[in-house]
Amino acid sequence: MPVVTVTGSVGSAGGGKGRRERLRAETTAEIKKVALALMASGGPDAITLRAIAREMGMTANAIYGYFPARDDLVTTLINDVYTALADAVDAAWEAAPVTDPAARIEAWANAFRTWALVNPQGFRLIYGDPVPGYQAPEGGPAPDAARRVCTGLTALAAAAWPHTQHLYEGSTFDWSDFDPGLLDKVRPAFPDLPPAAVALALRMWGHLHGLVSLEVYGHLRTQTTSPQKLFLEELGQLIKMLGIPRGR
Amino acid sequence: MPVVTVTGSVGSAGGGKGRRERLRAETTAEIKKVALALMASGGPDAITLRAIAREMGMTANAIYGYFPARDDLVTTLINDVYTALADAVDAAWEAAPVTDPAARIEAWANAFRTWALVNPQGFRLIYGDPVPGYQAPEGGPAPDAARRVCTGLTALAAAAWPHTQHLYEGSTFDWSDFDPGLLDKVRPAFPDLPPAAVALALRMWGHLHGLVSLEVYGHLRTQTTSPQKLFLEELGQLIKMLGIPRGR
DNA sequence: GCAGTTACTTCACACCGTATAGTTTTCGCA
DNA sequence: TGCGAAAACTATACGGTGTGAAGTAACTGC
Repeated sequence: MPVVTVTGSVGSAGGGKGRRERLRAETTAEIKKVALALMASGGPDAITLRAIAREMGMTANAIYGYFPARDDLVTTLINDVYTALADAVDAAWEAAPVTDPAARIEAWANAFRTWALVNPQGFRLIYGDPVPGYQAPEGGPAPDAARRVCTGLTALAAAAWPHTQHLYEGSTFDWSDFDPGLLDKVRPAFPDLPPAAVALALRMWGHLHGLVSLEVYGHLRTQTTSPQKLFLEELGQLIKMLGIPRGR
Repeated sequence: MPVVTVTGSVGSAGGGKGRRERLRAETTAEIKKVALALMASGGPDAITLRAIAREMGMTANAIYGYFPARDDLVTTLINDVYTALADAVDAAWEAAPVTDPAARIEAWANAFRTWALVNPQGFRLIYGDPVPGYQAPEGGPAPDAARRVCTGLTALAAAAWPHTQHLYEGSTFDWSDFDPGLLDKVRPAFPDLPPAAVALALRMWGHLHGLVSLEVYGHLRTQTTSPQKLFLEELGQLIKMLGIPRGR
């Protein structure tokens, strides 16, 4: 199962920018790699500068040469992990046939849940309170990856829209109800889509995020013995609600 | 707006169990009160024994006379806060007319979201990664309150079930798919309810939790400018999906 | 070959939970 | 009323955390 890989990997051939910068890039990558490994084994709390440095045979303060503060490292990690999640759901979406919108929704959603269950600590890092005193930067720690997820969801909603739009007759949604940055991505890709369809996409996000989040944080474990079944039921009802005809 | 109150409040008339125990109960209540105040202003991270003690003019170690460890204090706080949440949604549910299931759903859901927006730190404490290294006890930190929330949701689903059950024809849900502890509460209260209705209740939980959680953690802020509108849309579509006839 | 930049270490400080030992206050009972 | 026990609390200490200031060693470009 492909977990999270580090951007700007440790591979040898740096862009010929000189030995110094290549070493620097490699060390940066190793810091991130070690941090992700610590997170995978001990949760986001385990991401501490001292533990990373210990693992690398360095002093904690050495890391300050690569990241101005711990929060910047965490922000970078969130970006990497969120990007990996976006990659996973995008890949699953693309692998399903364009002619079968229901299958694409199922592929997207199952990839989302599977990724979360395989990388629960990554999910907590992205969507929960990550490390102790972390303060996310203005505009969120990983705006691009979040946009990709939302755009992907909007693609799902767009494919379903011909069958679903009758549910949104008399909708009061307006373009001004959404963030311009999101619309910049969405409106060019789907010129005919009304604002209500974007609301539908966000609602779908809420549905899936809610169940997966309850499961990852263990709140479902004390209620149901088969969250998988519950999730599949959710998917079935979602597709039924959207009115998408099944089969190819 | 009623925030969280401490159980066993600081009021004077203790049960006549002697001055010693009364003082002890008062101190315990004050510890919790101060901890909740710290949480409200600085987030769950701010709940530190030393900060509490500082605020109370004590030493941090004095708290060990009241709670065996920090995690036990946190567990108690989660219990109190979760109970306050359950009280809030239950009260809203009861205030709506029994004859209008849609209104009861709206009341429950709006109370849930409102409580979360008024007490975002409490929401994080209950549903997120609370304080740094916190380990929840076996069976969850607040099993009773969680049960109450689920039972309340099941009551909503039960009221809607006559209109909704046709969506669950051919459902494969079985009583063994759910936790016995939940069923002990639910089946006596709603003897005619099939397992699929409990699944519906958990799905509704997921839908509401997902949107509220995304909003509380700020993931919605970068996508939509009016999460309130989105939530109300969710409610409208939920009731439409459930097939409940509107009006009185 | 040497000056300057970079990488890194050392020391320090304030904060955290918590274990141990010691001190003070209070209660129950003869 | 006085005294022994228990309870409440403090003092000290240890290892953990992020981070700032200062110092040292290595590498790079001229």
